[in-house]
Amino acid sequence: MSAEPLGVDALDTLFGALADPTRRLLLQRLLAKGPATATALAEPLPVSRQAVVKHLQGLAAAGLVVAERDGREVRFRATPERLASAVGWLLDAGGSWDRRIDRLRRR
Amino acid sequence: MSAEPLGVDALDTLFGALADPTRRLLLQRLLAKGPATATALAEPLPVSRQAVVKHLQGLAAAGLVVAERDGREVRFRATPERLASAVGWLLDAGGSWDRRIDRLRRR
DNA sequence: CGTATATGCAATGAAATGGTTGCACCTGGC
DNA sequence: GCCAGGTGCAACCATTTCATTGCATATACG
Repeated sequence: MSAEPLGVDALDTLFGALADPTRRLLLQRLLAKGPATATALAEPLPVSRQAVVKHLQGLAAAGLVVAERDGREVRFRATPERLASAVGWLLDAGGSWDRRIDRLRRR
Repeated sequence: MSAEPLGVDALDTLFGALADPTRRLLLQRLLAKGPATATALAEPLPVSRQAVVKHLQGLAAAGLVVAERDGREVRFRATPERLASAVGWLLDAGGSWDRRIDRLRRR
């Protein structure tokens, strides 16, 4: 039910993916406005399409997005389950030290 | 009240700090067993004291620990407020897409 | 068919990261 | 005073990361 705990490597990849501002932006964009192609996502950004593709691959490796082919294009879709896993780790690590964490933890 | 939102750079540093297994281990160790010196923290680990020092500085830069001098030693203490900030970002980004996130979010 | 658009792959390069070692510098205690 | 233990600093090295560019491939469509 609750997000099952991830291995050490998965956590590396997950937090690593979230550590980059461009990747966070892409993820938020996908979460907020739905699936999009690398080309479309790159358009408003100050970096090349290839850079965006690599970032999306990073997000995919972390399980935060999936690539879905549709004819000639590839549409990336956010899969937020892993965000819950990240939250799970943070709450678990944080224990009851912080009032805010404690409040969140208690549901 | 709630953990105030961090800037983009702060999020980079925060998630970046969490992206390394040794740093997560150190953080968990400090959270679970209380403050300790770099030398003591390095002892059971397969890396040098200097490596641990650098990791602790990374955690300190992220606001996850603070260094407190006590005579000839420096004791590092975990400060979990930033964990709440990370959780805040994740919940905010996740929106209502995932049932688990949604549940947490509705607290 | 032919062309325009979207994607894929590879080489390259600059900078950041994670780790090491060696040595200098405090500070507490005999 | 002297010595040992804990820190701090700097140089150095290997690897990874972020971004670029150029070109190849594939597919939609008139």
